Amino acid sequence: MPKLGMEPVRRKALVEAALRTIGSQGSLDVTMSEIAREAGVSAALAHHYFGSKQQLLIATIRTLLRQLRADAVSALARAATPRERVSSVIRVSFDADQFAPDVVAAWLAFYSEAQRSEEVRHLLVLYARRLQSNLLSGLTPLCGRAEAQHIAEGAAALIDGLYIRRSLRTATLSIDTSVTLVEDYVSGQLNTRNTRSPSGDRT
Amino acid sequence: MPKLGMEPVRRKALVEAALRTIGSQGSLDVTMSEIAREAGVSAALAHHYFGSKQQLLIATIRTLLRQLRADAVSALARAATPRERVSSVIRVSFDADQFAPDVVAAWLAFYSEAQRSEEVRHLLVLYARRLQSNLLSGLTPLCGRAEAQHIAEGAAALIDGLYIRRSLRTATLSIDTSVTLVEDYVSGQLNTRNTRSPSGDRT
DNA sequence: TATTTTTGATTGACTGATCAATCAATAAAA
DNA sequence: TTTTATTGATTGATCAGTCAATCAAAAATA
Repeated sequence: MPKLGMEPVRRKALVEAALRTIGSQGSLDVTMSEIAREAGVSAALAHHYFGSKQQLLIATIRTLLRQLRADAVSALARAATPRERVSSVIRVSFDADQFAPDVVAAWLAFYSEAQRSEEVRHLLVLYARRLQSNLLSGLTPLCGRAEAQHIAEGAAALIDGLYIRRSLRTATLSIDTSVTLVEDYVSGQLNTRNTRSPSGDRT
Repeated sequence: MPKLGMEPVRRKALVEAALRTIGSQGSLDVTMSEIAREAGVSAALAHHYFGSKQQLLIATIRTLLRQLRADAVSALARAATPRERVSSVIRVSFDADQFAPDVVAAWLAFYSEAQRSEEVRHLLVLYARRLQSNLLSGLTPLCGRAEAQHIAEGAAALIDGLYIRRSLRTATLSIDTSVTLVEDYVSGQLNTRNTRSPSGDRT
């Protein structure tokens, strides 16, 4: 069997298998055996390439983030106006791939794991920052930096919240409704906050 | 030692210990021994009273929800106008008790567990419905039922999202900022959506 | 009141199952 | 022959759940 150069192939297969297994089970409490079986190899091989379960998990999150970033970059590139940039970021967050129940369940599991693993937490903070920054790139030209910051925080939280709700699979939450909700939020804020005197919050 | 009537005392102590342990560890992967030790009894006793770990978890969530409902009811009672009702609901969601890092971490763990346990999922759906309904009681008199529905969905998701963000402990997210964000969202929506023709969403 | 019986409270010790991680062995390129 | 890929078998640790035994209050009885 040993064709050479299997390493990258196996790594990829294992990461994808991990994502599928975690997603379908909605938990990081999946065994290396399950993941390995899903990838069509033995558990020992998974250990051989990743050293530990934790490392495989980290690699899985990294892959998810890389995917997300790639999508965001290409979407932003297609946007002409600042307002369009905002809409792009919103839409990407709810792209079919990322919003699939499996993936959402996996995200939830990762957030939970972040409570225990500093490394996982760091990765999720990175994601949060990037989302924020992507939103800001469109919002700042439309209102003050301060206003933009405020709106971006709200929009980011709203997006995360819609993910959580989706994880409960309580029927009524399509992709379109989600996008509309965030869009309405941004529009509403841009509206009322532009027509008034731009006052900061009194924190 | 056997004073009679220990059962309710032990149950309460164990549930509180479970919440503390889960919260501080940020995961449901806590052992019965840890919980029992925290409550000052043996693991066997925890099993004696709750039958299984799962049952203890369920009881813990129930307690949390009961607390939340009590807070909401008393806050709503103090509100005079519809708009005040909305503010009450928002403020209760971010009350110091519920928004403490430990409790937030516990919530996150429960959401994750909901992926596996139908019973847990059911409880969380109940919570979501109640939040929604509480918001609606204030919003409906202020705009149409359809508009209110839309805004309530957004506000509820926003609240959940702010919880998640808080779980990452990424510094910048005080109670006041959170309240302000949701208040601004509601105000903004009430504003822009009232001045336009009240169009339903096309879901 | 004194003694016995019953019952709730409580635990240490044990069991069976699960799992991450290791390792020695095998097979096939190079 | 050296290196890479791969696995079955094994180990060591961890845990949920069980059980038989103990202890002391309370209730019943003498």
